[in-house]
Amino acid sequence: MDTREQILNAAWDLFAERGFEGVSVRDVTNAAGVNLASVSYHFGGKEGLIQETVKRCMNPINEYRIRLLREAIARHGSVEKVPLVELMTAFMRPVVMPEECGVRSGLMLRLLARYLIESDYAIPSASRNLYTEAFQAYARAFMVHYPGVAPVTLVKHMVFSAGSVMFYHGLGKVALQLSSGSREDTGEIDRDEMLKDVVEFAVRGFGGGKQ
Amino acid sequence: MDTREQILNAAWDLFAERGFEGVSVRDVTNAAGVNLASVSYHFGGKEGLIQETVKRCMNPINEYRIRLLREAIARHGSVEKVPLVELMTAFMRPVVMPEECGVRSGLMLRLLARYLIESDYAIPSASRNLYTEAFQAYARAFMVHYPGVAPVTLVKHMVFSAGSVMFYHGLGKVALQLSSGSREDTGEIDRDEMLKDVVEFAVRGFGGGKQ
DNA sequence: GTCAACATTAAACGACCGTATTAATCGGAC
DNA sequence: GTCCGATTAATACGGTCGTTTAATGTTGAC
Repeated sequence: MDTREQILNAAWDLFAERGFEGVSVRDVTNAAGVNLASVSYHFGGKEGLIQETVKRCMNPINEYRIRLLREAIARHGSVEKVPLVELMTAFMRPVVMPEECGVRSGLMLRLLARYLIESDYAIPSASRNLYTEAFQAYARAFMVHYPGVAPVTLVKHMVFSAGSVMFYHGLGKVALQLSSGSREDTGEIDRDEMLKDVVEFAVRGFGGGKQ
Repeated sequence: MDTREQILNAAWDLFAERGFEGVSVRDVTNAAGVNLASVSYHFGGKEGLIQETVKRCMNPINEYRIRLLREAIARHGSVEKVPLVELMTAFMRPVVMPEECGVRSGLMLRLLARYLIESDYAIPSASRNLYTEAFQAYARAFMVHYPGVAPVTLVKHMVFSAGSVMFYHGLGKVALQLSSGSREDTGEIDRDEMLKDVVEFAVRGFGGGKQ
């Protein structure tokens, strides 16, 4: 019965590492130590496995986002009392620290980025409701802080903010090498610091808020 | 002789549309109306075609970036006299308006995003020097506007800015649909307006500049 | 013990992949 | 015209792909 689970675990790593098209069903089943036909049996085929993998990657992120927002509101009494920085941190934290919501490793971001691009940025149907719910919840919260700003402008700012945090994983490493001039790998990025930086950047980008 | 060119044109569109792994050499040669073996003959194989396609996509962007910076400096006399907004616009404009530097259509961004992710964000060697040159030129220019800010912080801000503009194409459409609540396609995004928006967002994110 | 439903296995299928091979064709130089 | 290198064309090859099939193993209810 845990054949299904082993397939999902193996698929996760392999898809993130080499992409959906770069991984064969045989790769997955070999890595999982199960039979080739298991994928067809449990997921109906490769496409079904991809959908299930993306769902397992995307949903916890948005659930965590919603939870962090709810907790922040509870902590401060009401939406309008949540400081802007805290709001932005709650929005971005699940992406920078995915393992806090059970999503293993930073490969998750690559998997998600791959899928979004390859599917022409179509959110998979199994995750769309949750994604929409999270996005709209934060949109409403941001509107409270910027009552004079047009909603469409706020949405743009949210997109820009999301873009900022989505690309820091990959390009961040490259850019830091460029800036130091050296090519030696400086190891892993300090994610707490990077989260703080990107939050401050986005908060300033929004316009600072009324605070 | 223009067989080579026809292959590159067809490859561009197909790779951007379906990804490198999702497009076979036969797809390319059929679309180009040339023989299957032409790819091996002119590019040494599929991988060579990919490299050449990415180079044709990436280099004009960075050349345009460098040219815009040089023109802005010439216009104002020196680097420090170029307004920050103008600097940021020069940095982002080639990505939002790629056809201004001969790069056809917005598919280019998808192609580039695909390649960066699939290659683990490794800049292809045929484009690395130009990429580095452009990046460092802008880094120096930004340093002039923020003499008190640590270079590493400026680089981070540049990465965040690049992320903002890189994702607006895909996620922008999705997000605007979400915000309007409706699912009807509102057609193409106003790119002049979006460029202005993302520039203002990034300038604020940087910290507003010295002025 | 028997049966049925579920799960796993090994083997095979047809389709498509990238590449190599060989032959045919072209365009100037002489 | 003749020759020759450059280019294009047709075909074949070995390999891998996703999926299917048929047989086997496993489980729990009755």
